[in-house]
Amino acid sequence: MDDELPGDLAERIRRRNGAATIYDIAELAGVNPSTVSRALGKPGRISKKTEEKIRAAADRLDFQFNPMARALPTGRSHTIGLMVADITNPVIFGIVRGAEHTAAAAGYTLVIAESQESGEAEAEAVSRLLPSVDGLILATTRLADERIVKLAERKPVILINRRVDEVASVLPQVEEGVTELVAHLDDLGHRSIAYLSGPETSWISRRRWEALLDAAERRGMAVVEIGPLSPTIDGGRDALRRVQAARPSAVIAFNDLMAIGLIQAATAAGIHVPSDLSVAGFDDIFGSELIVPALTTVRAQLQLAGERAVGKVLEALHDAAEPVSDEPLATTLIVRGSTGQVSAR
Amino acid sequence: MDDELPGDLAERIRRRNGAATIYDIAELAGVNPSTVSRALGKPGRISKKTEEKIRAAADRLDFQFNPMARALPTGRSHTIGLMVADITNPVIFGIVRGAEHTAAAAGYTLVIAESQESGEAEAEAVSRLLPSVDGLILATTRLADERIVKLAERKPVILINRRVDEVASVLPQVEEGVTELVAHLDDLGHRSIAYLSGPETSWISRRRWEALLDAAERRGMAVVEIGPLSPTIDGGRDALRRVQAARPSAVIAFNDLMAIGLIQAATAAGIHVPSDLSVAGFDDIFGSELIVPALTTVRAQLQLAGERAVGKVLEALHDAAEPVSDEPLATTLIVRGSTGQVSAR
DNA sequence: GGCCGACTGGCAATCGGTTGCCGAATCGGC
DNA sequence: GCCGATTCGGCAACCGATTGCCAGTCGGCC
Repeated sequence: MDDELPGDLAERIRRRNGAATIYDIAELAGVNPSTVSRALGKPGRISKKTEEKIRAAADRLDFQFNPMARALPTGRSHTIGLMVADITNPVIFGIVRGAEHTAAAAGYTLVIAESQESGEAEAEAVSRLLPSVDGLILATTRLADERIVKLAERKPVILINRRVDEVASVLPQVEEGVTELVAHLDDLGHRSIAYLSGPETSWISRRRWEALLDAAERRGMAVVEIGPLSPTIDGGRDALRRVQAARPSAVIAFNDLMAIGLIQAATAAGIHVPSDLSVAGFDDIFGSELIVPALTTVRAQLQLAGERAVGKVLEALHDAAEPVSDEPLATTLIVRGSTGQVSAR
Repeated sequence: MDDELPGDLAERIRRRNGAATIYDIAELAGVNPSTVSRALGKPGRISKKTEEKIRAAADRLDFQFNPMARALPTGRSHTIGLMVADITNPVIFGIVRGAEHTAAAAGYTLVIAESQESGEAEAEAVSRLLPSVDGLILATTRLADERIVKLAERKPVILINRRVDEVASVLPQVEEGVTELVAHLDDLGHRSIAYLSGPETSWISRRRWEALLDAAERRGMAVVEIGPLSPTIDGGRDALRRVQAARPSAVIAFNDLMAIGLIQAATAAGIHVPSDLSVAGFDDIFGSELIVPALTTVRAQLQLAGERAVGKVLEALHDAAEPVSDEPLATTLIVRGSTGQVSAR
């Protein structure tokens, strides 16, 4: 292949670690660099013939655009940032996968940062990320509304599981899922429910609680909120004492992780799930069907959420193939073993 | 704050979406842009006094370096790529978290790409990623040795769970873990083991099998390999028939996901774990202690692996605080309920 | 008092692309 | 055969930093 390359060209490229530039191609093809840029970047702008010639030269040199050089004049890095609270929370997987794929399909790179559930860390990570991305997805953010609005003024920002006026978001159907779950518990004879709430700054935890209040009220059921708690297995575990004190017959946890923790703690304490206590969660994460009893939960379309979020970023960048739906993501009640008939006490 | 900014400056910055440049700072501080660059980038190079002045101006404008502009002359994007086979595999979490944190701590950004266990997709993702990262971490790569060597010639490449000559890697202690696990099974009276192997291209699956062969041979135990299989829950599930056909008393799966799948399938088929069949895995992922019976497994230090991998990239970039250990990562046998005394048949 | 070296800060080239503008060549139409 | 429109490709400025080189200043030392 490259045995015919002019010596100096070959030498230059070697020194650059094998990375060819449009100048190399221009030289090889005997055209101006700007022509190369156009041939490779604006199909049709250059005559068929020269384009061919340039493409051939580019192939020969194994050319790839230098993304940084490209980003400088255009201001587009072709990179999308995804902030998550906790990478090890399985809820994130689906989102990450969906986001990564649609991003990659559109030629975008996904950058992931973790805030460890800390607003501080999140703010810092976000400002570190912001200059280098074209858009930002905040999944389960703990940032204050004003901060988010400020961010959205600088770059496209998409929220997952959070609503802030004027900022685009991808949301699940909260009411539908909660209503269905409460109906299910009602059918099983439960009259008193405890809700394990997540962090105070979690918008979606608040929404679920409000929906639960509504649904319980409509059915004349008793509900109490226990929390705020850490949205983790440990958070669920630690809540057992307060759950016992409240004596509900069923518990709805803000997420599956907490539900799993509660089931573990209850089982360890000799409380049988579901005969002594029914437990349900949200998200249907990996692990929910592994635990015994398997967890009743409200499944969310996480991967789709990730896809839509990226889609909306692309839309905002005028880079989308087609408009992205604004419909809330449908949820599905998955009934498994952790909820059961209320026992006669 | 900015009520005293010269009008044209304020205007320029507004048009750039609030992002100030060193030129803006230079103008505000009455110095040359190069001086700003030095004041902010090379502590001590500029006099205390002017540096103060420049810092003040930078703060006033809320300045942040433009990473792309910075990357162009230096060739450094301050970005590290992490290729994983499957984001939804919990094994990845630990690695991602460890990698993300050490990267962030060093001022680097982590980019994650997924290959979906496909060599094709991986090769493509890698070449897409390569121009924009300073170094690349391949966790559980399916790429051929030569491809990897080629990559390593262009940018620092670190392998996790894979050895290729001349390429740096982060590896667990394979023999130790396998030996310990086999000893454990031997103690329980098992004389015949089946190994569920992962993808053919998985170096670590091969290594585990070889270590198993050795250990079993030393103890005069029978071993058979079943596979290659998909390294997923389904892969483990689908292996049940072949496991039954081989009639071992214990099964060691290439990873926990497969072990979990096998346990599920066995349980569904009325085979009791561990009294009819002992099952063990590797990695100790989230979910391993959730399943019933809880999984006996060889724990790997995943997060540490991620940290080390990033550390080694930084080392290769002469950007490391201190040298990174080359010691294989210690493994720990976690005995839980899925392995038990062999039953008298 | 003069010379040397250290310290500061400015000038300008450079990284690798993109793009507005312009002129030459080509084409179709009458 | 001429004219205006269109197509094609080159020129050069620009994106926002970094950095080698250089000149001016200053202090110290002989």
